Amino acid sequence: MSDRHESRAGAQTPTSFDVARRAGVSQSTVSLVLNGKAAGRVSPRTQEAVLRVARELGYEPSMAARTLRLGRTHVAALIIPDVSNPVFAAVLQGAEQAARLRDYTVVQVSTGNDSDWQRRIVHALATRSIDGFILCSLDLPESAHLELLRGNAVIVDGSSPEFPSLLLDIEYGASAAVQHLLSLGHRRIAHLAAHIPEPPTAIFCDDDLMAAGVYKAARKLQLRVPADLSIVGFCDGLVAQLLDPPLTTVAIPALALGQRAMELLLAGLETELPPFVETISLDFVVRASTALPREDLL
Amino acid sequence: MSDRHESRAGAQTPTSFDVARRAGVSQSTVSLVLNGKAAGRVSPRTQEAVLRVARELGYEPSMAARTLRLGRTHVAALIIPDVSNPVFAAVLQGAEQAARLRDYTVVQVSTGNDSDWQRRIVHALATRSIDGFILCSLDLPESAHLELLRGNAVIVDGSSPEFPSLLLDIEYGASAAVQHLLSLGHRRIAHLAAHIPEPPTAIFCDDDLMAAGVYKAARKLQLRVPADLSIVGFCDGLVAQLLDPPLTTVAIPALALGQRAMELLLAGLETELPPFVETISLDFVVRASTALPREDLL
DNA sequence: CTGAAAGCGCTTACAG
DNA sequence: CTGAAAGCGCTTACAG
Repeated sequence: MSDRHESRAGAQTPTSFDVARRAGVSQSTVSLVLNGKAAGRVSPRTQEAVLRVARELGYEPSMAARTLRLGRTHVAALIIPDVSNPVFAAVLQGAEQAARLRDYTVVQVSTGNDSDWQRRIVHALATRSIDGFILCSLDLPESAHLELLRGNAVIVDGSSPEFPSLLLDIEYGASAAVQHLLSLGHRRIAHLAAHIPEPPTAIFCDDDLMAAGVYKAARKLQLRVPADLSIVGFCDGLVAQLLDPPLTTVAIPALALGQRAMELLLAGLETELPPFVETISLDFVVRASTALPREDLL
Repeated sequence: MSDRHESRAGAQTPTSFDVARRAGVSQSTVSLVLNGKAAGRVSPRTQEAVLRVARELGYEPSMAARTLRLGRTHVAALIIPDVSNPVFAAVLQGAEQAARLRDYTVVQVSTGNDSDWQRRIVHALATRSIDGFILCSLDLPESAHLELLRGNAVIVDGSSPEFPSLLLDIEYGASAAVQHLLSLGHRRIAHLAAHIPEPPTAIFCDDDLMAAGVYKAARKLQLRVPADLSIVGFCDGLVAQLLDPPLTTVAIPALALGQRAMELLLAGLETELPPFVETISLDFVVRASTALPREDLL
């Protein structure tokens, strides 16, 4: 059957066969060279020729053919609740770094207002469009999907009895922050949105961005940071260092988190990993937004 | 060669061949039935049987195989500068509606801080991972990429001599807004961020969200909307109607825009469309945030 | 109404 | 060092 699919005249993209013919070698040789498996199997001269022709023709291998042959798309998805939170950008970056080492591509998908995201990822898996998922700060998969997802998903910021999970040690981070403030001598510490009867000498925010808001409010109230008010954040994103003075904060190791999650995911795709929960400890980063409380305020 | 690729024992997903065997029919019949091309070609009894077995087995066709055979992924990408702007969510929704009719899936990609996005989409095209792109509110493709992108991209909110383009008639929208305010009797109209010597009786904002900010500021200054201050927005997103009073605004027909762009893209994938610029007119929606100016302020 | 077969573009064991 | 061939899982003309 010779039904060639030229979607439109001319646009024909070259195949490895075209490269082979023009370089005067076989298709196998082209594949070997382009996949870096030619070492000691193809002469340097031939390798060069193949590479040159491939470039001349602008050859790129067909993902579909590669996927069909290999049984893997080499695409992993990072699923997050909300793109606007910069911590996820860092997780993505880490995931991409780890993915690149294994020749994987990462796509970021925000569940946003899509309540049906679980069904969508299960479908992507069933049609073999995506090899695996990192579920970041999301609800755990419903039991109906467990079977299909098993071995193809990793949980970040959560703990599941079904999947490899990375659990943030929030408690530790929070207590480190409080300890720090207590050791400086603070006794009236506000946890953001938690009411305390007297005006605080220190505020512990659940997020760096909230802390930024507190900076602004403090400025308006003519309070100096940290002289009049100590502030501690949570996350250690870019803002933390941009604030003036730089923010003391609990650091979420987002980059490392993304890397680790991707490593586990890709490892699990090869040999199924038993589920386990790995606790990720948070660092406490002391910068200039915390100091001794003013004596007259004690 | 019998190198079957069972990524992991057990996980074996069923193929159309499995469905065929179990239903006691051929692979062709399965394909016909599952693609809705069985009308008058396969007996109802057989159709039912195939459908039932497919469901039992949880069969989903392999995207890679389908793509390889068809020469199309049936995936289109909506490229936007920034996910946080809700107008793009509406464009996406429109694009998805139009895509569904033609059996296409839409992926949303934010260029965010990725300066290399053009190269990435060209690569996706070259590897035949994605069939086409809608470039929304972005810089036009560099000339180096024109050749490859031709016939596979549509521009939204811009005009290009190389691609089908949908251009928003911003001027018309703005002048409609100003006319409206003038006809109400306003003479001191502020365009947001444009300084005017005296306090305005009306403000025309470039975006509904800015308008929301003006509402807040007005409230703080004890100015009533619209009695003391008329406000006009731009976009007509969800907020416009949620504001109190509901916002008079220039409406970007985001849903229709997404639909139209996808229609053009998919049509162009079949038969190359010549480039052209289609001007999209904006509606002006009068709600309750504009009224006659207070006489004492004139 | 149904099936056998070709071919999409790759990768990789195998043979030389 | 290199090539011929099989097969991944589909869809679709073609033959009956």
